[in-house]
Amino acid sequence: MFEFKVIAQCPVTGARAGELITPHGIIHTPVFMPVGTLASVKAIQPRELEEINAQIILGNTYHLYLRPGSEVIANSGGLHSFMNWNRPILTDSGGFQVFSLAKLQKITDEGVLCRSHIDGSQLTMSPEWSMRMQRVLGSDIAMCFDQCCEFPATHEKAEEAVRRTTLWAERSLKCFNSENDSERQTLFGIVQGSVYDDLRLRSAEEITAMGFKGYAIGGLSVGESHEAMYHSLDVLNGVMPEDKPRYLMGVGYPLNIIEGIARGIDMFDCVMPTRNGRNATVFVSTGRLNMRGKSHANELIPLDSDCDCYTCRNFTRSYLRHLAVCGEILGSELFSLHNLRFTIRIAELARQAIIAGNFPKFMEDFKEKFNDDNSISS
RNA sequence: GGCGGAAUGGCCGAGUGGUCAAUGGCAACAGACUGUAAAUCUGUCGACGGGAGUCUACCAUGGUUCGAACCCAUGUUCCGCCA
Repeated sequence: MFEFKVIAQCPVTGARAGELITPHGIIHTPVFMPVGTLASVKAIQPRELEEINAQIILGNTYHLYLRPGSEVIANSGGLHSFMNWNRPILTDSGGFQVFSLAKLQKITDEGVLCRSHIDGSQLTMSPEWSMRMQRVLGSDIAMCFDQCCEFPATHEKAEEAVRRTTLWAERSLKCFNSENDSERQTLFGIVQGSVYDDLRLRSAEEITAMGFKGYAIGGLSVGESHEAMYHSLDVLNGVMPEDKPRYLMGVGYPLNIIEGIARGIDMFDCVMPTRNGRNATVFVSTGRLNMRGKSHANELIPLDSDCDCYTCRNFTRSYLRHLAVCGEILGSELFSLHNLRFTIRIAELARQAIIAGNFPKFMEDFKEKFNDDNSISS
């Protein structure tokens, strides 16, 4: 039970609006997916996620394997019922932890020999390990176990990651096909290649040849410039299958999402809305605000008067700044809620614009209004 | 009234003759955060100056010393204990 169709496309940019049918519901794309690594979107309740129209969320294989472990989740009948989330879930394979926990491990073609960041105990991550854990989790979309390499990486290093990612994709697919229930779950492939055009093209060719139901672009937003990211997306835009969903992993930042959509991306996920929210930085239509800043102490206006979220409908910046300065948990919650809604809404508005045929204008207006000099400048 | 102890930068608190504009912590202010080892991390934090540097500073005043936050004397205030 899995189907994707493009229902509208921007004739100028190629931006797509689509529908992704999954066992837990239809996802309207482009879509932003909140990250709920440990079966929890940090500081946000499931009912709030529904309220801000989160259509699908992420969980993480590595983290859920360590805690609570597959038995506890199996005992609850899978991740959906365990965390009381009845909409779609996508699980990351643990591949990203190959990158983010690099100091704790040794990588070979066989897999990743890793030490738990919790207690130092040893475990081996592999494509088969990941597929089996994701089967227990019961996510609607499972991801191949890949190798996300660091940035900057030499061509040689990046090539090794591409080769290994293909090898692991073959093993992921084989294991998935023989053990997982394709009625309940589907598997996406991941393209690597760092910022090297030849490697991106080679990885895309190798991965798409395997016939996955969707394709992710991994290994970006790891420190490269925005231009480099956009360039890689441009390179891939021409070779990714038109009839399959395209998922840009780990993005993100509002302008990156817009630019990604303009380059044919359908799905995004990122910790930025929730992490920045907990750290009191919010995204608004005019840019970015550090809500610990003294300049907001007496502002009796919402974070963003254009936003329809609970935070913006009910609280002043003055109060929110107070919560931020005092480190009150409520501040983390309200900021995270706003940032998620703001980010989700970007995708919603982009979708509307694509369908209405005015995506280029939407993009232009958004970029003109959104000023962020301090950001990771391109 | 007697005896003992203490006074350090916005606050708490180290330092007990030179390497002290003075360790730490807190507060304050600023910045970072992109498939989450993050309710985390980084920076600034006496004044002036772009900087070199200059000035003012460890309760007050006086003294010892080449040199004092640090030693001595007196005073002030605070805290104990005894009458």
